[in-house]
Order: sequence, then C-alpha cells, then structure tokens
Amino acid sequence: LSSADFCPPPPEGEKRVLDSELWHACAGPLVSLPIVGSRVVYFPQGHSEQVAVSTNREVDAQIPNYPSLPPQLICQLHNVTMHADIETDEVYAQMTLQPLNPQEQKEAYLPAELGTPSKQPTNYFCKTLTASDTSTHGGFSVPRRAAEKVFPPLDFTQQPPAQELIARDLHGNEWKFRHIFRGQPKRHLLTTGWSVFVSAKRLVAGDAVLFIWNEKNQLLLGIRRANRPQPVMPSSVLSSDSMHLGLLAAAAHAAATNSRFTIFYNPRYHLDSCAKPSGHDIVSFLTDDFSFATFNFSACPSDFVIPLAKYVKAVYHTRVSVGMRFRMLFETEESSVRRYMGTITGISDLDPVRWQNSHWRSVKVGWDESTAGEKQPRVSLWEIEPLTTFPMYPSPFPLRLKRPWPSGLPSFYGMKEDDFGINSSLMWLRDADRGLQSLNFQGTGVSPWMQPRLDPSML
Amino acid sequence: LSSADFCPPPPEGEKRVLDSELWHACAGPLVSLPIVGSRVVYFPQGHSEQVAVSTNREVDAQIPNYPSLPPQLICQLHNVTMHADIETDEVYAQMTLQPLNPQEQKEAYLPAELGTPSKQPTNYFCKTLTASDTSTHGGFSVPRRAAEKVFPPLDFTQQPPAQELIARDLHGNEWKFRHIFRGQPKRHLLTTGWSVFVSAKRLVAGDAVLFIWNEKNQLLLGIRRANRPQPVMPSSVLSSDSMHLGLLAAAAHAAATNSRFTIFYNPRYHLDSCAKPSGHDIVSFLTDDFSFATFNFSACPSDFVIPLAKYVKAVYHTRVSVGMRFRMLFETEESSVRRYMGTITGISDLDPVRWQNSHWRSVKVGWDESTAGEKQPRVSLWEIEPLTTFPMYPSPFPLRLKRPWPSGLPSFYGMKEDDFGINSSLMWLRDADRGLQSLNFQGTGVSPWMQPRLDPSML
DNA sequence: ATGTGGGCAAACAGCCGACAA
DNA sequence: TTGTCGGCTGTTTGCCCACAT
Repeated sequence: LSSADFCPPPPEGEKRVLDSELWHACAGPLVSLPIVGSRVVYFPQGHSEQVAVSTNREVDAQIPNYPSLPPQLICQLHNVTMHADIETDEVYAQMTLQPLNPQEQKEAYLPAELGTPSKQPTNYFCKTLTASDTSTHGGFSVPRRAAEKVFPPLDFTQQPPAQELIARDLHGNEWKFRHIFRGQPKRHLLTTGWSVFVSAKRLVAGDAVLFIWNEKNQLLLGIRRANRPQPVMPSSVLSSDSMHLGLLAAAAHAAATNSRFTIFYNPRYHLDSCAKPSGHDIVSFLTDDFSFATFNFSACPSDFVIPLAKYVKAVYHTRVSVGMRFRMLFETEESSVRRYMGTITGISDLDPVRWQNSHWRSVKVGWDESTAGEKQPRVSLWEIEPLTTFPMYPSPFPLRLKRPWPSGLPSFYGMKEDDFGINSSLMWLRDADRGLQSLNFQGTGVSPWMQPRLDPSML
Repeated sequence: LSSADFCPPPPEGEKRVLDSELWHACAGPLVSLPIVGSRVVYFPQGHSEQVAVSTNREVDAQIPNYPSLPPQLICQLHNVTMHADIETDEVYAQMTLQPLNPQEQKEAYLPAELGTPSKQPTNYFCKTLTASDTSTHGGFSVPRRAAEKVFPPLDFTQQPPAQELIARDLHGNEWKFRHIFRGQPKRHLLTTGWSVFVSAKRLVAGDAVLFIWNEKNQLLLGIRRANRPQPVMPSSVLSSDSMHLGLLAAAAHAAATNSRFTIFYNPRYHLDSCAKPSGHDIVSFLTDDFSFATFNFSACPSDFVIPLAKYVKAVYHTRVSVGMRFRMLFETEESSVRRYMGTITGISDLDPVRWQNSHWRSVKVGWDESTAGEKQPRVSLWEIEPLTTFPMYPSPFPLRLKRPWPSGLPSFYGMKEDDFGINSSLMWLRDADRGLQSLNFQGTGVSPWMQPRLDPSML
C-alpha cells in the first residue's frame, strides 16, 4: 500500500459519512433500507438466520425460547447507518430499533413509510473481472460504452488520449488510475495504479468492480466479490449459541422495556445456500389482489427488518393460497433484476416449535425453472408478488372464508382514510396476531396456514 | 501464496488436532489451560471484560442484570480445544463448561485439579524480527545458539553447509526454508522461502517468530505479533450489547438448567489497556499464608476460567489486607517471565452495581516500578502471591477475626484428608458464597471487603 | 555474534500492439 | 468489441559478501 496511487481518506471530522449511492450500488439492486423514523417489523427469527449464516452454525436446538418474545416486533426505526468492513469492503448496515407499546402502535403514521426502493445510480457501470484484468501482466480493460458513459471524456487531440482518474472507495480512500485509449483496435484501459488496487482489495477473477459518476462529478469505486465459498470464521469471540441467545435476549429485553436495541444487517448473507425445493403440484387458484402502483414488491430475499406498511399489506391485504402462482425478483449475474415465477406449494410454520405462527418464510414454493433449484424453498409473504389472472374486484368467490373480507380494511393505505380508520386497522392487526398465537388448531386436522385467509372475526 | 515454499496441510481426517506445544508457545508462558474433566470457576464478569476488549466497546449500563447469575459459577470443564485464527494466527481456546449443582459440588475431586502450569517447550527459540529480517532485500538471520539448539545439525563437509528445513505452523501448513551457514563472519541464515512466509503471515519488524523442535523430530513454527494498536473490528454480526447479553444469558441458562455452554478464551486480550493506577499508600500489615510448594502462582492476568482449587486456595486460604505486599508474574518482552512487586491499596468490588461481592479484580494494587504504570490497577486474589514477611504459624494476631481460622480447613488440599473433610470444605465454600451475597452491610459504615477475612461462622 | 548495506543477477511487473474470438 | 498473448523494459527480489557494532 506504499504506492503513490493510494491516498488515505482525509480526516474530515471524527465520523465520515459513507456514500449512500455507492453503498447501495455495492449492496445490489434488491437491497433497500427502511426510512429513518418510520415503523418497521423486526423478525428475530430472520435475524437469527443471518447470525447462523455468518457464524456458519445452525441454531442449537438446546437454545431456550423466550416465551415473551413474539415472532415479530413492531418497532420505530431510530437510526440507520451504512458501513463497510474495513478488511473486505463488505457492506452492512446498523439499525437502532425501539419496540412500540400498544399505545404507540395506535398512533397515526404516514403512508409514505413503505420505504424508498433502492435506486441504483444511473451513471455507473459494473464489470466482472477477467483473468487478464486481475493478472499482474496488464491493466484493466474498460468496456467502451461504460467508459464513455461514466468516465470524463478524453482529449482526443492527444496521441494517445489519456488522463488521470481519481476514484473514491467506500472508506473514502482515493485511488488513482491512468486512463488511456490505445491499442489496435483502440480501447479504453486503466493501467498505472490498477494493480495496486487489485492487490490491495485482493480481487480475483470473477469479482466485480463498480464505477459511479455521481451528481457532484465525483468518481466512486466499489467492489462486489464473487460468491466464493464463504470463509466464515467462527468468530473466536462468542460462541454461536451465545450469539443466538444474545440476539433473542436483546430483542426480548427491548420489547419488555420498550427500549432501543441495535442490530446489524448484512445484505450479503442473503445469498441462498438452501436445500433444494421439493417437487410441487401446480394448482391454479383464484384470488384478488390489492395492488397499488406505489407499492414496491422488490423484496429483499431475507430482510428481517421491513417497513411496517409492507408487512401489513402482504399479511393482511393479500390473499394467498396453495397452488397460487407468483413472481419474485432476483438479482442477476450482471447485477440487474429479473423475475422468476413459481407456485405456492404450502403455507406452514418454518419452525413450529420455536416460532409458532410466524410469517417468516411461511410460504413453501416451487420454482418454474430448473435452474432455480438453488433458490429458497421458503419465502415470506412480502417477498412475493401474487399473480392476478382474474378481475380484482369483486373476488369471484370467497376462498373458503365464511364471510368476505371486512369492508374498510382493504383501503388501509387509501389517502382518504381518516385517522380512526388507520388506527382501527392497526388495532386489528395487533389483535389478530395475538389471536394467532393463542389459538390451538390441534385436532381439527387442518393447519391454520392451510386456510388461505384468517379472518379475525372467526377467532 | 502460489510459491512452492508453501504447502497446504494434509487432509488427515475431518478435524486436525492443533499442536498443543506450539499453541502454548504462541500463547506465552503465563497462559495455562485448566485440565479437561476438572472443576473450574467461571467468571461471567471476566468473560464480559474480554468481549468488551475484543469488540472495543465498554459494557452498556443499560444492559440488565441477570439476578439469578452469581459472579462465579463452579463448573465441570468438559472440553478444551485449542484454535488459531485462520487470518492472523491468533491463538484462542474453546471450552465447554457445565455448571455443577450443589449435589455435584459436594462430590470428591482430585487435588490434582489445579491444572498443569504452561510448560514452555525446551527445544525452541523465539526471535523478534529486525528490519533486515522482514525486508525483501534479504533473509532471516538465525541466532547462532538458537540454530544449534533447534535446527538439525548441518553437514559441515559441504561448502557452504546448507539444508532444507520444513516447518509446520499452527494450521498444519508446511513452510520450506533454505537453511545455510555462510557469510563472513559465518552465520546461520534462512534464505529461500523466508520472504514467502513473511508476506503470507504479514509479519513486520517487531513481530516475533518461534521455532520448536519437538520430541517427534518435527520442526514447528509459530508467530507472536507485536502489541500494535489492535485493529479490532466491530464484528458486523452482532452488536456488542447483544454479545454481552448473550454471554450472560448463556451462563444464566446453563446455571439454571445445569447444562453445558461454550465459551471462547483469548489469551491475547489479556494485554493491559488499563487506566493508570491511582496513587497508593503503602501500609504494612501482617498476615499468615498457607503456601504449598505444589501451588502454581503464575496466574494469567485475566483468566476468567480458573481451576477451582486455585480459587479456593486464593479466596479462602489466603489472607490479604490493605497494605500487604505481593508479587505477580508478568511476561517480558523476550517472552520469559519476571515478577513485579506491589502493594495492596484496597479491596472492593470492581462493579458494585452489577457484580456485587465478586472476587473478580477485587484487589486494588499499586506497583513499585514507575514503568509499571500501564499495569492493571486491579487484580484478582488468585493472580497475586502475597509476601510472607513473618512466620506463618501461628498467626501473630487474628486480624480482627473474632476467632482464629477454623482448624481442619487449612489442610483442604492435604493428602491425608478424608472425603468428609473435603466435602465439608466445599460445602462451607458454597455456604460462604451464598452468605456473602445475601448479606447487607449497609449502615455499618465498613465494606465487607475491608475486613481482611470473612469467617462464615460470623454470618 | 549479528544488523545493515552495496553489488549483482534473476525474476517479476507492467506498458505496448498483434491477433483472435 | 475485448480477452489473451509475445515482446520489451524498468523495477524489485533476493543471494552474496563487506563492514560496523
């Protein structure tokens, strides 16, 4: 790191604010963070999953339950800070949550709390590094369109045209590169300075780099490592069991005292590593669907902190049932998004012992494409976009519900709804969740999840 | 790492057993591990301290107490495994502990449970690397005596005498070096292969390397990094608060259910980073001292899992008081040990709120040497070796005790003691601890710790 | 006894266009 | 359009000894 091509970040005060645009670009198009000040739903179960992945250990069955800890906590999101691992540049976020008491949950909140979809920057490009790019033999071959879009224009009166680029990474470090247009045929290359960057970041072929030209005319530089087998280390600080206990204890304590607690969210640990989905029967089923143009269905595969509005909409305002077809967004190799289609094959608790009646990954799914064998066989309601193949209003038949959906509730997010309407909806939500947990369906022979809809008036 | 001088470890089954001798050599002469199967005392408070150091965060005052969790747990040590960080080679140990119920604590145990002092290997040497050693310009200059003692003898009929050495590190990786005896004057050098090792381990001048020639005629190779400012990263997995909660919850749960739990012990995090000790009054005081030749006082500065026998001896069979002089072992720069002297300046709770009546670092001390300004101002009873300047038997005066030390108890570790004697001692120990916790000294104007001795019959 | 530095040769890093996919 | 290669050159690595401490 002693090369002149690398400059440490300027002091610039105690805490430097990490560039949000770059963070999101590195995190990928599917990762969105809830808005500070908004209400979110926190899933200890999902958090536990992430800790399990990051410690590379499954949750020990010995770990006791916290009976007072429900599967989800409605929280106020007090703070979100974006971070990047100093060693690996891995992005993660720190969130401060405060569970809301019933009184606070009643208070009105703005419908805008759904969260802003992760907006990928426009002037950017992302290239997966080739063997030549990472070899010490040469520099970095810049795709032509990328160079023309993202880099400052070269002075073509020079022979050869060249300039010095200065790019800033997530930590604010500056990297200098010689950008030259030469060769036969002509091409854009980064030469001097490139290998210093590659070795400092320990990039290998298959990793990707990412350049952004932002509104302030700054060049930003990020990396996205390939999904190589995670060399997750067993932490050496705390046993994975203790970590799980700590996560649960922190949430339970915060819930009991309505005090703040802090969690780390690592978007990298989304990535699959799940068993193959079982075979599925494709059964068509009818439903209605309260879709609003403003809703963003681009769910993050394993977000365990999601906007409350998203949760409410998915759990209480969307009817799903076995056999129903759906779409879900995934990130492609080229860091764009595409939809995969699948069919719901079951609705049941992921962990009936520890997390009964949790909505976390309660939907068992089968994927249409054979290449989807590595996708999760279980998703959460808010991650999928049910397909509506029939007219939405009115619902053709009530889906085994004894009575149709209570009027007034579907327009939960309607702009014309008065405060009382919103409050009553929230109260109902709370009551319904409470009812779910106290119900015992044993002996009826049918799991409550097999019913496409739980009407609170049935309880 | 693509050099031919490095070989990955052989498969050799699923789990490779790390070389104990090498681990201890890297950990240093003061680090000893309790014996598997023995009884130990576990201090959540000390564990918490280590987590605080490793996460670089102090314990949040908001963290709730676990009222059911005493400051120390008597446990059976079921398993100890030695580990080394795959990135840094930092050594640490994993221990499986099981809290004992009162019945189990009564059962007889062997006096040998004090633990084996860390036996540093005999055929070894440790050298702090110079600028020349770590420069790319040359190799490694081996001290003459070290080479003659640890390396296989060279064939001096060759000109120059040379051989290939193969050394194995903590992970079982093999490193090949050319060992040559040349130069004017003649000296032992490691040339080819050395720089690969230096760069792979990221060694810098000031770090130390360590060669062992063991009984199986294998060459082992370890490193000990200099105490450079720890670049402790904030984990990005779990918040430090949650970690503390997890640690406490794991211990509390294990204590409540008498089930096993797992902790990591990192001898590196011993190293000071404490505030300067306050000024101290040197007050001489008299005491007696039940010293046994078999006892090992080489305490590890911050072990939070210590042999039960060591705890019992220090807490119940050693009288300490303010003003008393003591010695304590420390590791020197050259990785040997030396004694520092000091004076006890106070005895009180380190954390009167969270950990009342804990023996953890209950002794405030002042150090004789001015260079000792960086040493801990607080130590635990079992870490120090009180100096006996007066005849041991009988005690000149009873130190404000209403009655002398109960007969029979001092010979706790005596070989002639029958089972009943041992059992009654343990029962008394338990009762005494319980009594301590239930007592309330408020209003008496004197802290219980200010009394040099707590006689259980006083309670 | 051992740390540092000059001399020197071999290896590597790294810039170039040629060529092919 | 862009990945890889041979050619070429400047820099670094690394082995040797001299010399100083």
